Amino acid sequence: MTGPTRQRDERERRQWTGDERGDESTTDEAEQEDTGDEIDPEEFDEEDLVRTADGELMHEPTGLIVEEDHVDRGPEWRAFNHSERQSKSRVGAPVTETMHDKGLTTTIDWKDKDAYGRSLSSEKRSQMHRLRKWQERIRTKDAGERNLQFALSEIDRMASALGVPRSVREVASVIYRRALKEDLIRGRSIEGVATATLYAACRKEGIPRSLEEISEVSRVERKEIGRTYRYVSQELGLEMKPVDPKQYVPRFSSELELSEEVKSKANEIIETTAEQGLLSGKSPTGFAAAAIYAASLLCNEKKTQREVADVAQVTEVTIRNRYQEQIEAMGIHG
DNA sequence: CTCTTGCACACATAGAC
DNA sequence: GTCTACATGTGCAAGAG
Repeated sequence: MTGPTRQRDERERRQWTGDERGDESTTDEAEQEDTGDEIDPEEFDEEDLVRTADGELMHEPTGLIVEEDHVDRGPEWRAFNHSERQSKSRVGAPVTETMHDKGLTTTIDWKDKDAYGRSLSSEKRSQMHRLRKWQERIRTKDAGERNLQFALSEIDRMASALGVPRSVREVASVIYRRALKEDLIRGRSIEGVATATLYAACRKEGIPRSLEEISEVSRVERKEIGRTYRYVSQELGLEMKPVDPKQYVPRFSSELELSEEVKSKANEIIETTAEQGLLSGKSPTGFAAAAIYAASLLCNEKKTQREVADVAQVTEVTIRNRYQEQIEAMGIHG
């Protein structure tokens, strides 16, 4: 080691930490302005511009909104004490988009009092009790439905991006429904669980995608997917078998444009070395990558470690280590 | 130059405690 | 919870072709 200094923090980590998922810090203060689209009204002929009923400036021929006026300047009245505020205010509870009813539902109070603060008769009390129960049921059922709907659309989106068959999406949504039923989502992000179930479904269907590949189409980082996956598969007793490295061989090989000969050679290497226990505890992708690399050398279709590492999304180091072990176990020399 | 090999160290995870 | 062992990843240096 001759390096005098060791700069460990220069490692570049692209983590968009401020992504929108699970952002609970939204303030309920009125958003004062929206500097979103900047369309210059000068670009249009003034006679084509009309003011709509909503106060937006619209370009008539195209229907393009040139200027929106949605600045909230607050109440147009001023109030100086509580009673003035009470009498002048025309507004109710703030609305939110995060609930299907925008938070405008009437809720039934838990107190057994009427609007004047009087106690209710026992008959009314039990009626209220029933109503309350049903309201809660309907509300939570609805929330669950929306949760499911969002999760399923995410699964669909990611599955398309990965190019996995429909059967995988079916399996993923079945697993997700089970997770939802078992209340495993609580305390976890919907996206996280959705991604984890997709990962599990890929493995179950025998067309595994690595955590790395999955995380590329998900908004959830690899670590969390892995964590959530382990939790879900344990809780649901999914009994996942370890991934067979051979399942990666066809895909990686064709990406590298390798012949059938190399594929079968790689499979042979995997089988033989796995029998000798070399696979235990190793990453299946790395194992497959090393076998493919070795096979490519043996068949005179040499790919570099770098090339194989790229498609398998492991590092050259891992390929080196596995490959050394494999050729030793196979009794092949260089 | 590229590719391979080897090494030290950082980091994550699983299992023991 | 912490500690430890292990695998993988990063970064570097040096040799081969």
